[in-house]
This record gives sequence, C-alpha cells and structure tokens, in this order.
Amino acid sequence: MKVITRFAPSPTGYLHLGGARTALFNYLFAKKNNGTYLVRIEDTDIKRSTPEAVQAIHDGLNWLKINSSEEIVYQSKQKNKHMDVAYKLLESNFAYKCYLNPDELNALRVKSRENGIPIKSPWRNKVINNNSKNFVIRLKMPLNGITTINDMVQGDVSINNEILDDMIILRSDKTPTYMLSSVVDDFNMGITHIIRGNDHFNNAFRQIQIIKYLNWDIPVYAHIPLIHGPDGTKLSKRHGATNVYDYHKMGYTFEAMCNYMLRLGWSTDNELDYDISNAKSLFSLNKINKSPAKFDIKKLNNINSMYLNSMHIDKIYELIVTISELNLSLKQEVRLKSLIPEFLKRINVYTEILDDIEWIINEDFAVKNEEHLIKLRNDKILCQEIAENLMQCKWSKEEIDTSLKEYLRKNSLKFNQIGPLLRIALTGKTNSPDIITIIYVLGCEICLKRLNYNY
RNA sequence: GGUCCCUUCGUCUAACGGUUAGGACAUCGCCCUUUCACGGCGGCAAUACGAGUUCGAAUCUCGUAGGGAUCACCA
Repeated sequence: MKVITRFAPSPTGYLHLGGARTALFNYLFAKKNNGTYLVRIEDTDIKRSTPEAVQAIHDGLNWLKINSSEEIVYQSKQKNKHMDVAYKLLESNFAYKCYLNPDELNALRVKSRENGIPIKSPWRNKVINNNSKNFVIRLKMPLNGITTINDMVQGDVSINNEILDDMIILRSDKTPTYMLSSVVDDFNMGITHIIRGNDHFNNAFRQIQIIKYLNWDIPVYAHIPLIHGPDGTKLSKRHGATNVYDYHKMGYTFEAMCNYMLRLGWSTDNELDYDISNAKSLFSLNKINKSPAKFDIKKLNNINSMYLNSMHIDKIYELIVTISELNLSLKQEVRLKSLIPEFLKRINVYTEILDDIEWIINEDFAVKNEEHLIKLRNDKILCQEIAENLMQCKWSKEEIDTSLKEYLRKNSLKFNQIGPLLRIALTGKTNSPDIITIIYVLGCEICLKRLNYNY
C-alpha cells in the first residue's frame, strides 16, 4: 500500500508553529515510506477564510521546503462532492433532516449540557413530513456500543458511542461542514495516514462513523501533541511570533526551524538525526511523545547558531542581502563577507549582523554617540599616532598586530588603553569582533579616515 | 461540568521491571582573553503525590493533585 499523507490547514489564521510541525511530520512520514505528501486548504468556511491566510500558509511551507508533492487542493472547490455524500447518507437513512430553529436548538443545547448528554435532535425519529427548505442534515450517531481508535501516537482509545452528538454535516444553506468535507476529501485523495494535531482527536470518533456508514477504509490515525508556550498555555500571539514565516524574517534558517520543530515531540538517539536530510530516512510515528512540549526560543537560538556556523559564507551573505534588500558594491561585499565568520561566533540569528552593517559598508561612517564623541576628542592625539603607525604597516593581520604592539611598547601603554578607543573610532561601538580583524578588513584607507576624523 | 489525554532536571528529552536516572539547551563557576564573544574544563539540577503488585518500580495497577484538548450551522 502506498502511503499518502496530507497537511490540511484552514486559512483562518496564520500558519503557526504547531501547524508547521504537523506539516513537517506528514512530509517526513511520507518521505520515509516513499509515499506522497499532499496539501489541502480547508476553506469551507468562506466567511472566515482569507487570501492573506492562504498566502501565509504558502509562504511558510515554501520557506520550510515542505511543499505538496502534487497540486494543492482547495476544499471549497470539492463542495459538490461533499454535498452528494451528505444526500447519499440521507437516502441510506444514516442521516436525517433537522428542522430545529435557533431558539429550539439553544434550549436543547442548554439541556444537554446540564444532563451531560449529547445533542440528538427530536427530528431524528420523525417521519419527514415537512416541506420547509430550512433544514440541516445531521448524522445519526450509533446509540450504543463503543468506538475504538487505534492511534499511532495516542494508542488504543475507546469511547462509548452514546456520548456522540448527531453532528451537522450539511448546513441550512446546504454547504458541507468540515466534519463531512474533511472525511470525503481524505477518501477522494486516497489518504492512508492522517497525522494531525491532538485537538482533532475528539473529531476522529465522530468522523469515523461517516467512514463506517460509507464502508470506506479507515485510515491510520496519528494525533500528535500540541505545542505550548513557555507558560504552559496554548501557543499564541502573546508568545511572540505567531506566524512561522516571521521566524524567517527574524533571521532563522529553515534548517534550524525544521530541526527544532522535529525535537518537539519526536526523539532519536543521535543529534545529527534531527537534521531534515537524515530525518527523511529515520522518521517514525512510534517515537512521538504523547505529552505536549513547551516552545523554548533559547534552544532554537542555539540550533540556529549551529547551522549558521556550518554554512558557507556566501550562503549567509545571500540571506543577509536578501532580507535587508541591500545592494552592495564589490568592495562592500568583500568587507561584509570577511567579517561574517567573526560575527558567527557571537550571534544567534543572521539579522543581528544588520546592527553592525553601517560601519561595515559605509565608507564615510562617522560616530554619532555623544559619549563616544567626547572620548574621541579627548584621545585625538592617540588616534592620530595609531593612524600614523598603521600607515607604515604592511597590510596583513600579523603586521598590524606587531605594529600596534610595538606602538604600545614604545609608549608604555596596555592594550586595554587603546582597544576601546579603536573600537569606537572604527565601529562606533564598544563591543565588536576582534579588533585586528576589523582593522585588516576595513583596510588602510578607511581606518586612517576614521582615526583622523575631526570630531 | 461530561468525555478523552498528559505528568522524568528551568526547557526538550533518554532509560527490555535491575543505570551512581543519561544527553542537549539554559544557568553558575574556573581557564583562555585587549572589550563583547567563541572555545576548553567543571558544578547545580528531575522520576507530581500516596498506596499496591514485585526480591526489585521512573517503568505495571489503583487513587489523589495539577495541566491540556474537546463539547458550534468554526476548522
């Protein structure tokens, strides 16, 4: 049997971390089993679905490189097929027309909540003698017996059928609900494994009844635990980025993001196995944890930093230039690329380099901070003397180093008496990468200009 | 409230019923060092609680507490 999985988000909000991880798991499971991974946009609720949300889903999946193997399916376009199934269930007496008005329904809901019994419309047992077009179609849930789901993550879980409510499968405007659409689409798309968030677990017991009535094959279920914020509550806007694509904008690489998402719930013996390329051949559902994990940005930072350090400088350069929309000259490019390795030692996200971009690319860079200006004015002579020394220096890191040391020796100075000063003059900052490297990369001309600048 | 699920260092997690309960991140200390860092070495730190089964329980059973999901003409 060929494995077919799907990621089926509803475009009513952004693609969040939990959704992205669900997509990842579906993708990896399909890859591992030489199967197919599909994406279906569940836009049956036209009022709440937005084009922006659809775009956000595409952006997120594209960035993470977990794209559908085939053309993306839009659920709204399959509407007629869903309706047909609803009427077929009606004809077979597995469903019924319910003419309850909102007030009656509300009364019923209050009552059922009080008594702890599920909603079953009185129309369930009535002989249809009503010509009104104002009805919904409800599924006739079994009244007794038990339903068991053999979930790949949650294990075997059983419920009593009497707790099932007669859910609506066709609304009064004759559009299908998610409960129906999802099942029909999964069948039509030949989905063999349904890997989705645990918030759908309760739905599985209800949806499986439709499948049984229709005599379709029951897919393999795997309900994966949700991701929580650091405070243990459901991940939301309060916890920072709600859209996974925002992490791209913040300077995280997709490799790091996938690696991190994979660790949330899945585990393996070897650290290297969390890399997406290895996970494709190792992923398995039975290694997924049942308990929800908390999102920890520090771990993500650490992973991102590791990936950045293993990447080629040109690649990182591309990422920086693309995200900042900078158009650099060859000289600027060379300076930036030469400094990237120094920055990699100290940053978590590549956008942090942008904080230093000014002094790297701008040849006419000048210090603005008032405190720093005072220091530069006070030590003006010192700056000029160092500049003179550098002027006579052969331009290599070793020569620059010995030249500076020689100057210090002659004047009985210590490095920490000129270090901060040089840093301020050259970068406008008090903390920066190795000063010798900075001098070397900026070049003689720029260094002299900055050291001799008349503040 | 009903139903279902979960609970190992701060976090992510590992551990055929037999381990000094392991690793990673974070944190702390030391070393290195011209700043901030990197790096090296080391430390702190967990089986939610209570019973039971067993020679032996993180692991199996029951109970308690806490947390989560869900109960729409949303998905």
